[in-house]
Amino acid sequence: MENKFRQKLALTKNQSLVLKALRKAKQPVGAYELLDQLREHGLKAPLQIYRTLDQLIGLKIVHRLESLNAWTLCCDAEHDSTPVFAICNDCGNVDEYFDENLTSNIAKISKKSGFVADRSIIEIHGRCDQCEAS
Amino acid sequence: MENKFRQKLALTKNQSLVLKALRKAKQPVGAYELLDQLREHGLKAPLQIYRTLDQLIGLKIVHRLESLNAWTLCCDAEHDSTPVFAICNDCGNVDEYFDENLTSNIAKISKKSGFVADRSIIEIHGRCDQCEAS
DNA sequence: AATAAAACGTTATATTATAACACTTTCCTT
DNA sequence: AAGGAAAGTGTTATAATATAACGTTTTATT
Repeated sequence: MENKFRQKLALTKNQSLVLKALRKAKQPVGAYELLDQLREHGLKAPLQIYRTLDQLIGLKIVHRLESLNAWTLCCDAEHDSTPVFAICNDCGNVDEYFDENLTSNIAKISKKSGFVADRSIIEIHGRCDQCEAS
Repeated sequence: MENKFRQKLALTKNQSLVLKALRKAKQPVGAYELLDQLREHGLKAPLQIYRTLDQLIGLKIVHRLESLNAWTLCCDAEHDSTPVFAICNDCGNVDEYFDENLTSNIAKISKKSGFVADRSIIEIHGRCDQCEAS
């Protein structure tokens, strides 16, 4: 797939509304914040947002940041490996990385203990380059 | 320090109540669940639990599991490195690991991007050895 | 004993997420 | 195209998680 958003055509109305709002935000957004932004487009209830976010996660174009209770667009990269999020405490920016080594580290831990992993959450809090510099 | 719980003597009443409840649980416990268990000891309000949990995290004897909204005892090991939690979807058991490689990989990612890490969250969901076997 | 810092208690309220139910649309199969 | 399953939708109500704001008490230190 060259561009995952070519799937856009297949998105439902709610899905593309939420996706657009996330894209506009450039930072992780909470469910109720999304709801507020989408009221003018007819969405009225939290469940509409939560459901749509779940669908978008299923489509692998959105991630949930567990430590922020917020959602963000998946970066455009192809990946089977575990995303790593670097979350700046100051400016709120979040960068998504992929790291083969890290993914294999986790696999190794799993292997050693007989644990079969399903879904990995890696969220690093700190200060980003820019905020650190200023 | 040979045993982090030698600090126990220094714990306040609420701290040792919560700690005892966590120890008894053997699995991560939610704040309201803790509250329910500790009502008979006089605790009445959620805030009493949340505050105490924060204190225990400050003392490094309790961890919060972000993806579960729950808290668990820190394993007894000494560690400056990042804890990795393996969370079984089936039985709810959580194991805490430390992995030098993983910790250094995260440091590497940080270094590359100029990000200065503060606190790392690594939570792996899946099935544990035992549940996988059955 | 005086003081500052930490911990505590209490009420009210904010924030985040889901249950339950009925209806509609989409898409696949015959 | 008709029928039916599956996915998506809308709505109301409510559950679950977390914090604000305030004043008091305890603890540790001088």
